[in-house]
Amino acid sequence: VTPERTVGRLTQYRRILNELVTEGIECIHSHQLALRAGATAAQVRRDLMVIGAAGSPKKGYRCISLLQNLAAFLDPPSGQKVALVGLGNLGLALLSYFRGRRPGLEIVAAFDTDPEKVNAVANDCPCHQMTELDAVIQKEQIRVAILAVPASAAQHVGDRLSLAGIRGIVNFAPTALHLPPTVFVENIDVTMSLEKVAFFASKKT
Amino acid sequence: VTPERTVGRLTQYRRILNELVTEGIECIHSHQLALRAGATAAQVRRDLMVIGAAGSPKKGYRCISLLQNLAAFLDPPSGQKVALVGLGNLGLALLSYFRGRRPGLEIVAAFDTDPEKVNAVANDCPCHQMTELDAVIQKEQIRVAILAVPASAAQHVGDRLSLAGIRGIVNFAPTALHLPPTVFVENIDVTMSLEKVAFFASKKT
DNA sequence: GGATGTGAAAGTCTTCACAGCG
DNA sequence: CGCTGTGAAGACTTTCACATCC
Repeated sequence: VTPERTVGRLTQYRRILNELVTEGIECIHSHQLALRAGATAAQVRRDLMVIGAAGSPKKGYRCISLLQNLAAFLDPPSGQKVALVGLGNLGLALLSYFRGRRPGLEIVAAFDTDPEKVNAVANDCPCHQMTELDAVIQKEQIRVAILAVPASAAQHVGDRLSLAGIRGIVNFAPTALHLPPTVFVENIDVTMSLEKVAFFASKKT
Repeated sequence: VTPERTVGRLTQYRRILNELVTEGIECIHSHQLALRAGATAAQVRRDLMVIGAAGSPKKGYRCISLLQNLAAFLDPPSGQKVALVGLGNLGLALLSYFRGRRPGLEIVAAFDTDPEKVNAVANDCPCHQMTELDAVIQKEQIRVAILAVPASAAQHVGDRLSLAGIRGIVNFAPTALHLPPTVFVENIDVTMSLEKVAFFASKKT
């Protein structure tokens, strides 16, 4: 029962802490972390509470032990494999974006209907045809999927992913997915975001 | 003082209503709209309240008049022009994704540092060099920008956009932007979303 | 009867404020 | 003294529930 927002911020903190460590910084105060993460100091402390991290009033939090706490909390014991469905412009961009970004959370299989893409290897990742979706996911024990297909296909593919054993989906298609509650869905709707920004931009002076 | 979440959902309703109209459907009930949008009926009705839409218990809401209400509420009188900064894989994918998607909200200018991309035209959109950023934005009266540059450059570019008169930014860089409150910022952090999904996926049975 | 419109309740998330400690 | 850890208050969102109307 960990709040969703908190989990999101914790991943941000981890990213920032990794930067800090490479910069050679050992300790950090909540308000410094907050500044970098775009949050408040109280928010940071409360978030860190849920992972049981301890800081000292004197020096703040030790970066390295915080990273250990975060990893223990966020990461499953063994790494997570990710499947990517849809190798259009967006899918390809995501593939290259995630390549080598986070060890332990890698895209290990891609799927597309286009025969030209199938059996090719893009960014070290093999592309299969859609008919193999279930087989590959089950053989590789993949639990997380990125859905980058047209809206018209999203529900159908989502159903298949769910049946194949997928437990979490990042959905880029601008459609609501109706899936059993055993699947966690995060929607990224870039059109919605752009329209939202356009709306609030027009309200600003 | 309209809630941010509501604005986001209103844009979804509009998308759905457009589909319905092309399907030839004239009226719709709140629970039907809710189903398509992945919300609840009460939520839909409350959202529609803020735009002053009226439905009848008999037939629900008339799609066409709802669309008119939505446009009157969401859209500024004249269209919004959008600038895209960063033509890497992601930037290019976004450019092709948005092409012709929404009249009145178009990407009219792109910017990149890569000399090979500058002065080219991708998807009907001219690419300028970064030095022209301020001039083009001011001449074209652009108010909204999409930031698709590496995290290391995001703050710098954000500052320039803000100074050039941009009032809303969709930020794809995994960094918090520190900008004056005259600029509305929406962050889309795909790494965060993927990690969030991986976390909750590993908690599901 | 079944849907809308909406005040009020419930829930969720963030911020405040302060005790306690180094 | 300034920062951490955290109960309590506050702000924001969603859901409930019901009067009202076709």
